[in-house]
Order: sequence, then C-alpha cells, then structure tokens
Amino acid sequence: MAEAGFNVDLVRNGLDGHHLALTESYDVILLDVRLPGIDGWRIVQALREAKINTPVLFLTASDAVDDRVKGLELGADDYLVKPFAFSELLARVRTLLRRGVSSPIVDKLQVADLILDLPSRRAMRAGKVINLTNKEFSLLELFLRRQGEVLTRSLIASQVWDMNFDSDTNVIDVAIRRLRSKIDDDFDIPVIHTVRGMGYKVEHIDDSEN
Amino acid sequence: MAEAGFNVDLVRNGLDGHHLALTESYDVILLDVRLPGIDGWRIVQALREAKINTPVLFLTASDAVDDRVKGLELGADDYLVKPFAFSELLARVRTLLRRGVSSPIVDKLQVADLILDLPSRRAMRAGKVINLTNKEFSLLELFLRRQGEVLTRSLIASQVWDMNFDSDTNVIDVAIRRLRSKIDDDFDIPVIHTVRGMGYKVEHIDDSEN
DNA sequence: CCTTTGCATTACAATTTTGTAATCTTGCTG
DNA sequence: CAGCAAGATTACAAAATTGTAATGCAAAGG
Repeated sequence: MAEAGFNVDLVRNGLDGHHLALTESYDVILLDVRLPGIDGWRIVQALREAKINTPVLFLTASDAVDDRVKGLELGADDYLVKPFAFSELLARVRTLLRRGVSSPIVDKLQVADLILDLPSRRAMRAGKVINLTNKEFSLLELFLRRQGEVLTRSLIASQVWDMNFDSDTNVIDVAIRRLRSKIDDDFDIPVIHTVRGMGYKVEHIDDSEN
Repeated sequence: MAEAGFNVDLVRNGLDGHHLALTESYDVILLDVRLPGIDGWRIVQALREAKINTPVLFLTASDAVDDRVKGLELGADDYLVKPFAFSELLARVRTLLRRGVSSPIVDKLQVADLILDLPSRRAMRAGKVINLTNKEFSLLELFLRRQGEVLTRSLIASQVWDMNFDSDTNVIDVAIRRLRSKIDDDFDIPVIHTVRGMGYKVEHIDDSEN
C-alpha cells in the first residue's frame, strides 16, 4: 500500500484498531473480519454508533459467505474476499476514496427489519439470512423499489415475468405466497399487504394501535 | 422536473435531441429509447463516439427487457423502467449528478467482446444476449474479476460453491463445460483457457499469430 | 510409442424452481 | 345471511438447474 502512495497505519489486533479509528482521522479503513481481540463487526458497529462514517472496506475469508452479509448489515461499505489480487485492493480503495461516504457501492433495500442485499442477492430479517430464488428476488426487489405503492398484477407481470398479464394464470399469486412464506410467515409483522381488487404492496405498517 | 429545481430542455423527437446534446452542455441527459425520428440507442452511441460523456439515464418500456442491456452496452449510465414514480426519477438524477461520470452506477465486466452486465445478471457476446444460471454467473463473474489469473479448482470451489475443494467430484469441470458451451462454443476465439495441472483462466488471447 | 494423468464430454439422476389447476377461505354486497 | 368474487393455499406436474459417474481424448514423461 505504501508503495502505491498511501499513508498506512497498521495494527494487528482489534482493540488497537478500534482505538485508533476513534481517535485518529482516516480516509478509508481496511478491516479484517477475523481479528484477534475484538471482531471486525463490532468495530464497524461501534464506529457507526459513534457517528464516524469513514468508508470501511471489509476483508472476509473465502469460505465465509455469511460474513459479508453481516458486515454490510452493520454498515461496511464494500467487501473483498480473500485471497485477492493486490491490484484489486488498490482499485477498490481508490473507488471508495472517490465516492466518499455519500454513495456506498453496496446497495441495500430495506423495509422494517427486512433487508435486501442486492450484491449478494439475499434477504435478511431479524438477523436471519434468507435465500431467495431468482423470481423471488426480482419480485421483492420490485416491491422494495416501489415501497408503499400498490402494484397491480399487470405491472408485476410486465416487470418480473416480462410478459403481458394473462388473467387466466395465477403465477403471481403463487409467487407472492412463496415469498410470504419466506419473509413474512415466520415473523410478527408482515410487510407484504394485499390490496383487494388492486394488487399488492410492501410497506412497514406499525401495528402499535393494537 | 422544473418544480424540483432543475433546468429542463424538452424535445419530442430524436433528431432535435441529438442536435441539442451535441451543441449545448448538460449535466444529465434523459432519454426515451423509443423515440420518433431516431432511436435512443443511436443517440447514446453518437454521443459516446463524439467523446461526450454526459451521464445518460435511459427510460425503457416495461415490456422490453433486452432494451436495457442494449442501452448499457452502448454506454448509458443507468436505466429506469416505465412506468416509474416521479420521486424515483428525481432520486436517480440526483445520484447521477453526484457521482458524475467517473463512477457509473452500472457495473459491467468485460473480456474481448464478451460483456457481463452485473445488474441484469446477463452476458452478451457479439451482440447476442446470453442468459446464465446463478452458478454460471458467479463462476464467470469470478473469472472476470480476476482476469488473466489462473484460478485453481480449490479457489473456485471456495468462491463459487462455498465449500472446500473435494478432489473426488468434478462439478467444477462440468460447470466450466456448461459455461463454455454458452460463451465460447459458438464463437471464434475462446476466452476460457485451461492451464493444465493448475486450473483455468479467462483472458483475451489474440490469435493473430496464426 | 506407450502409459499415465488431467481434462473433456456425455448421459443420467437428484434437486430445485417454476407454473398449473383445483379447492378452500375471506370479505364484500345485496 | 346467502352468494359471489378475489385471493390464499395446497398439491401436483413440468421444466430447469445442478451434481454424479462413466467414458473418451490428449498432452507430458518415461
């Protein structure tokens, strides 16, 4: 890194890193998830709680896919899977520097405690990782991008199935069922709502009036 | 748009727009693919050839999925599918303005004439759209991100299958076969290369010495 | 040039995803 | 409250994806 023209502070355990990150000011923080002392996740979490939003680039072990989702959920800005080419690391760091904190690379869509992580194509709810099929993913992505809007079957058909809606099929109803079984059935408040005669919408409706 | 604090020039046919885009200077260009006069693709293409890299936001019809890929390939920076909420349009425009041309939203990986479009999760080669399964996509993405590097089966297994490589399975070999059948078999120069005893790599090897 | 090893290829089986159709449930309207 | 319409749910079938295993082929080393 130093040869590439960056100033680098290197620490070998989590507690030291944590301390430095809180006291010094950095442009980018590189963080290995598996650290001695304190794990990487706690550091990001602590940083974000302390309102420090220096871009964080996560380094995760190759065999730990769930780590990425967890890191992103806690506020990391990008991740890099080991082993990686040094050139790629440099490229990512440069990108993070250029973009700043305003536009993270990682895209996430969220409603209530449900998070859809676009790059990994998976959902999380209440900390649980939920694997989605392609259709389920597209459907949920559509709903989350148009949160609060009621989407008609015809609109859904055109977006997710790339077809004109044909009223003598119930694919959409079934797809909704399947999605519900994954993201709503096991949880208290549902995010998918039926709007009778119109279609469906995804929204966080607080049921605190009960 | 004007109410949201932007200055807007509106034209209703392609030729006029084309002309304006070349003579005036804009921050963002909004382009409907299906225009009377000249189609949206030609405009982007012409702009890019004239080295004008004003961010272009494409508006595509809901039932024309292939349009998006085509637009991106020609150099559009983002797309929005009709019908869309006005608020979403505004959000996208703001994002494009903030990011500038340096870091397009759309991610593409490329080798030779093969393009992998990350958001749509599809490949294109020689203008043909190639649909990939999830495994095929991950595999190709890995190869393209580490272009030129020889990837061992063990590395591939850990990244794409999230498992430790087990030498008594040939899943990877078969997966390579399937990928080749889609992206190499029908074309003149292959991009997937076998490195005997090591693994595979993806690289554009010009066979002009023949 | 023969053998060995590594990869390619194919056929097949298991699994997963997706679509269809029938039946059940619920809420609305007269 | 009866009847209807819209949606929910379930079971099943079709299709696509993924993994396994057997066989074929070709390059490298003796």
